[in-house]
Amino acid sequence: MNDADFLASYDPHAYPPVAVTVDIVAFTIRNGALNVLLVRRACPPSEGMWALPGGFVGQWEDLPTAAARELAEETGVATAHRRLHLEQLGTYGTPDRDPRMRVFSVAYVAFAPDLPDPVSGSDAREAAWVPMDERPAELAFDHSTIVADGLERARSKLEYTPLATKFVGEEFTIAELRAVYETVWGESLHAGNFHRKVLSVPGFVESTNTTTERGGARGGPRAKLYRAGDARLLHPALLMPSREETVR
Amino acid sequence: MNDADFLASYDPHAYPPVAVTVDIVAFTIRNGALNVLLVRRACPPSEGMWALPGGFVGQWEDLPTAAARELAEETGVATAHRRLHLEQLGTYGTPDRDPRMRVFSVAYVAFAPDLPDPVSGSDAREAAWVPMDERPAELAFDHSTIVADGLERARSKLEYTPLATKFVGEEFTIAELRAVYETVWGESLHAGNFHRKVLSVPGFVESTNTTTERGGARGGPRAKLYRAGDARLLHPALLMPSREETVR
DNA sequence: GGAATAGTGTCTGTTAGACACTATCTC
DNA sequence: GAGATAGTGTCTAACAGACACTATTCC
Repeated sequence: MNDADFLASYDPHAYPPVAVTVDIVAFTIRNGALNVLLVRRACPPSEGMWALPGGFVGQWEDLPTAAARELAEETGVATAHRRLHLEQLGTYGTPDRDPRMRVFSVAYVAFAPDLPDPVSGSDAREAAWVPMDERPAELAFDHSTIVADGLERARSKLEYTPLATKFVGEEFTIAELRAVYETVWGESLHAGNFHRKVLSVPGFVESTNTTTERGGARGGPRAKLYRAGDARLLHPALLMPSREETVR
Repeated sequence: MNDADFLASYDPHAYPPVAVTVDIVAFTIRNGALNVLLVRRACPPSEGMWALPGGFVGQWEDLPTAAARELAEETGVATAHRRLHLEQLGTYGTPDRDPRMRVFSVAYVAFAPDLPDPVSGSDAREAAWVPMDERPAELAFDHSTIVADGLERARSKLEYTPLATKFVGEEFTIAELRAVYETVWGESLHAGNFHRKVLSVPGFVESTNTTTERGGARGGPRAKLYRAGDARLLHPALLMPSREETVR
């Protein structure tokens, strides 16, 4: 039998129904804290519980496209937002994770600089940026696990990629970059050493030859401004100070 | 409406049919070369083409379970093979990647020490270990992309995890471990420096206080034997010599 | 004996991290 | 002026990589 004959006789409905969704763990930094985007579910199952934004993948839709669309619907951020980074996190498919049917969720992580307050989505769900350490202990489905995995991804990607530049504006100071690391890692870093280290990694940042308009709010000189460089990997990497303890 | 009422009225068949498969990129080292497990498709679509082992996820089956089952069916390796490492690689869902219907494939990577020749699977497909540099230029579906992604995963995981110990037997010499790195990275490493480095990473290997029965085939003293240690991350990491060139 | 290999010693340049210090700015 | 911050200098311990060397074993 050739492919054409085979396809003509193939009946997709003969198999038990499954569904594929995308869920997005969107991170941003607000008021010096790492925030995650959550929505309150407006319909069953788990009506009223907080959950990750997400939804079913359209029939002709690519996975990254679906993730960008769902995120845009929740945040009002244009799909082609310039400084948005979106990457696949993993797929969650435990048989009983959704009571409706067998649902596989392809999770994405998104990183963005301080975004506006989310608009209520088209399906009228309440949406909000929630500081990570104030997030509900229990989220719908297995979303707590997905958020934890997304955080771990963010923490480790800061080490060996220029991901931190996605959390700040087009132009930024080294101190702002350091604040990103300190916020996501939850540790304070030595300002002087961090400064020298960042500048020593080829392609991490490049100078704009400009400075901030004013010094720090509580004093200090004007800081030089940088923009993201062309490196895709940091070499040498910036390792978390607490890495050694998590090795075993 | 509460969850119970909602679920009673929910019809999964109302949505367009999609399917979820698992595909496995299984790596092993044979005759000093990195091999990948491929099967020749026995039925349409792409009948006769080489492809990754894999198949549809059972209705009550977990994703890792499905991956282990598919791999076992192709290789004859017991599902609970002691020294097999299996991890999720990513999900591939381009709308037209399978002509039958919308198919999402959750890819897994498997690493194992020299495995026996695969037995033909229950569905009578021909299966074989194929050296990576002799693999067909074109595989069925988007499997060439998946293999490339799997290789990249293997290469980078060698750097910062004890993955290499999954490619060797229960007890191994430092030279065997070095051969794994050289094979996967495709670069020769300095024997003396590698030796000292491996022993200096806490928890990477632990001594068995025994040596090989004989020296090397072409001379040399008996080598000490080691087994895998309890480290989950290598600190400091073993970086690929060519890392710097791939940074941009 | 000759050749190959296991494992160690030593040296150099680079890096991480600690500490100190100066210059600049806000209040 | 007081206090905070940006950015640099310097020192030490650790590390990567190059090279050399010894000891052991196979052929």
